[in-house]
Amino acid sequence: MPELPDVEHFRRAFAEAAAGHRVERVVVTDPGILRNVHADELDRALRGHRFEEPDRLGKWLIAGTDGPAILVHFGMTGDIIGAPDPTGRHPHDRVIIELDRGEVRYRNMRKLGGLWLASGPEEVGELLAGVGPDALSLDRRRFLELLDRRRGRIKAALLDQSLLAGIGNLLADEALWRAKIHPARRIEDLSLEERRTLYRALRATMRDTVERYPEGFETRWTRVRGRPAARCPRCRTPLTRTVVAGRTTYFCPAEQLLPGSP
DNA sequence: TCAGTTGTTTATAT
DNA sequence: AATATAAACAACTG
Repeated sequence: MPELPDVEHFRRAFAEAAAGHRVERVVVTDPGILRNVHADELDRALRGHRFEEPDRLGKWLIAGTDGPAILVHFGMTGDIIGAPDPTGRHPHDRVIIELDRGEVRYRNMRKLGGLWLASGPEEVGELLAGVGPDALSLDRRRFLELLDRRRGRIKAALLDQSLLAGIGNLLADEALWRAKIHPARRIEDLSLEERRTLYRALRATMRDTVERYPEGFETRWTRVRGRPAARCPRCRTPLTRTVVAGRTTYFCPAEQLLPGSP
C-alpha cells in the first residue's frame, strides 16, 4: 500500500532495525529487484558499513551509511521488516540485509519499484533529481505556488511526483473528498479559497495517516472507498467510480461537483 | 477465466 | 512545452 504515510512508517521501521548497526552480509534472493547494481556488488559495497538515520523523500526511502546509500522504492506492494533473526523470512523478501544485530528485509510481492545503490549523498541527489518537494514538509505558500504554475486536472497534479512527492491514489482521493473538490476540476478554475481548503485537507489526511498508522488509513473515507455500494460517509450519497489521471477514482457526486454538470 | 490492484515509465496523442 | 491516455511491468486475489 505504499504512499507517503506507508513509506514514513517503513522509514521508522528501518531506523529501528538498522540505524547504528553494521552490515555483515547482504542476501539477494531475487536479483530482479535490483535496478542499478548486481547482487555481489551490493554486498561488497555495503558490507562493513554502518547505517545512519534513514531519510524519506516522497515515496522514496533513503538509507545512508558511513559510505554508500541505498534507495528503495516500494511500488504497490513493498514493505520493510526488521527482525532479530532469520525466523519468519518470506518468499517475497527480495533483499535481506544481515546486521551485527538482527536483519532488515525488503519485501515486495509484485516487484514494481526496486532497490538502487548510490555511492554517497551526491549520487543520491542525482538519482532523485526529478523528484519534487516532499508533500509532508510543504508549507501553504509553496503549495499555492506549485498550483499557480500548473494547469489541468487537480488529481493529476497531486499524483505528479515531480511536482510534489508522496501523494498516491488513495491519499489524493481522500484529500479531495475532504475538501469537497471534484478530482477532475481544472486547477485554473479553483478559487483561492478552494486551494487553501485543499491544502488543509491534504495536511489533515497526511497527519491522520502518518501519526495514527496504520489505523490512520482506516478513516471514514477509506473504509468505504472501493466497497460495492459505497456511500459518502457525510451525506450517504452512493459514491461514483470513474477514472481520472489513469487511476481508479471515487468521489461523492453530491458534494464534489464539476462545473457544467448538474 | 478475467478484471482489478495503493506506482512508475514509456510511447503516443492532443 | 505541457498535459492526457493507454499500455506495460509483475504477481496475486476474488
